[in-house]
Amino acid sequence: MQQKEGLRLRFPRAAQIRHSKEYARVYRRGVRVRGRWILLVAAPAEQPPTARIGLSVGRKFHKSAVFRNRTRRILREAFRLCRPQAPALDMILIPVGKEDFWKLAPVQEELQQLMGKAVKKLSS
RNA sequence: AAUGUCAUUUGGAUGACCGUGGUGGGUUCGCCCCAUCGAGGAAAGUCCGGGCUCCAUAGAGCGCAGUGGUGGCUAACGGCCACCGGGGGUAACCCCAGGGAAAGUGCCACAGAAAAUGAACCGCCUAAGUGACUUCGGUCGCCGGUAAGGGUGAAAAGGUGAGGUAAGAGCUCACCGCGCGCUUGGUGACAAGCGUGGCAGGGUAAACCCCACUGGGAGAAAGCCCACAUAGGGAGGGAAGGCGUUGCUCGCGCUGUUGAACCUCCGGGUAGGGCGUUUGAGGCGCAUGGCAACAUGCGUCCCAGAGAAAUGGUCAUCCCCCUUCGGGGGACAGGACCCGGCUUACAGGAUGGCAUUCCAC
RNA sequence: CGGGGAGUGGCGCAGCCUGGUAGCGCACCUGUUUUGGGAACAGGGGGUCGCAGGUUCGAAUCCUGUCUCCCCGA
Repeated sequence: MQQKEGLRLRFPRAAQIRHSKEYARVYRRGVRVRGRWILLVAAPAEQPPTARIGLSVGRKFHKSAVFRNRTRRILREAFRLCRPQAPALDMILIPVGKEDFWKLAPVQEELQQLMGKAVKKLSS
C-alpha cells in the first residue's frame, strides 16, 4: 500500500558518490557540520534533486574490520530511511565517535539534524 | 562414573516487512519487475610454499639467504605421515633447529691452583737417589711421586666396587659408560650380539664457520587491450654506449650508429572502461592400494566475484548466558587474483578413540 | 600489496653487533646553604628491559612466535 504513494525507501547507485573526483569536489566546496557520531561534509548536489552520500571509514576510526563494516551499514541505512526528506546535497559521512554506535535510531536522528544545519550553512 | 589425553565437528533457529552486489529472464524502458545465488574455520597475521603474469626459453660462477635424524607423501614447502634417537609423564601421550667440536678461528664473567699447549693451591707419600743431624729407632730437607680427599664453579680430564701401592693412579680385574672392528637384522636413521682397546682427552656452532640440500628477479597497482589527454616542452648526460639486470663478473636479448635512440631531473597531462577474475593441484560419495600422509578409478555437484568495494535494518517467537528481576546480551571475527600449509584468536556445545583410578554386575 | 624502524625507572635516551655490573640527563625525595624561595652542592629511592617460549651454566642482548606504535614506496 505504501508503494503507491512513492515512499519506497531505496538506495540506488545514483545516490552514491563513487569516484575520487566527486569526493574531491565535495571536500573542496563543502561545509562541515559535526555531531556526536558523525562529521558531515556537504556541498550542493551535482545532479539535483538527487541527494548522494559517500562514506569514509578508515582504519584509524576502528581497528576491527567487522566494526568498520557495521558502521558503514548503519550510516547507509540511516541515509536510506531519511532519503525522502533529504535536501539536494552531495554529502560525505565520516564517523568520529565510536561510543554507542551500534543503534540505528539515534544515529538517524542526528543525521537529519546535521542535514538541516548544513543547508542553513550553505545558504548563508 | 571421575580425571586425564588425543582427535573430529558445530559456530544460534524460524518468520514478516524494508533494503543491497552478481547472474538469468521479462520490460509499459523507469536503475522498473520476477527468479536465483551471495564471507570464514580461521576469510585474520602475512610466516613459508606454489600456480599465474612480465622480465630470455630462466643461463653459469662467486656472493647472499634459508633448511638440517631417516624413509616416504606432495605441484611445492620451513608442511604432513611413519619410523629412529634423546627428554618428560604411573600411563594414554607430549616436547626436541635432532648434521659436524681429530678443518680452522673465537669466547667461557665472578670464584678457583688450573677453564685446555694434558692442570699440583691445600692435602697425601718419602719406597728409590741424595744432604744435614742423630739417643742409630729415626727426624728435618733436597730431588721428587701422587688426581684418592678438600675447596671453587654451570662445567675440573670416565663412574662404582675390589685388588694393588710408600702414597696413589685403568696400574690390574668385574659391571656400567665410551671408542674401534666384525657379524646379524633393517631401504635407512639405527638396533642387537661378539670381539677388542684401556679411555683415546670440557662446553659453546639459535658464535664465526665447515658439510649436505634448496632458492633467478619482481609482483594483480603483475600484465594486456580500448578510450581520453597534453607535446612534438625545458635542462643535463650520451659511443670502449644504453636498457632488460636487482650485490659483483660473465653470458644472452633488445635498441642505436652522429644534434638520433635511450637515461636522469624539472614542468605538464591522464588515473575512465574492459579483460586478467573465477571450473579449480575444486567439493562430496563409493571402491581399490597403502600402517599412514596420500594415490588411482568411477559417480555426482557448480559453490561470492565486489571494485570509495555488496550480506544490512526493524519487529516477533523460540534456544542459550548473565541478572540488582527493571532488563541486558549472543565467541573470535569480514573476501580483494587463486590454491597448499603454518601461526595466532575463539562463548557455548556435540561425537569418538585411548589411559589411570573407583563402583556395580 | 611490498619494504624499513622502535618498544628499557614518571619523561627523553644509552647499553644489544662482541651474552655475565642495567647506566645517563631531566623529574622526585632528604640534607647543606638562604630571612624565605630559586640556583648550586652532597646523598638517596625507583626499572616484570612490550609479552610468551627456546638455545646457553647464564639472555635487555642470540633464535622463534606474538602484540602495539611509527615511517616510506606503489
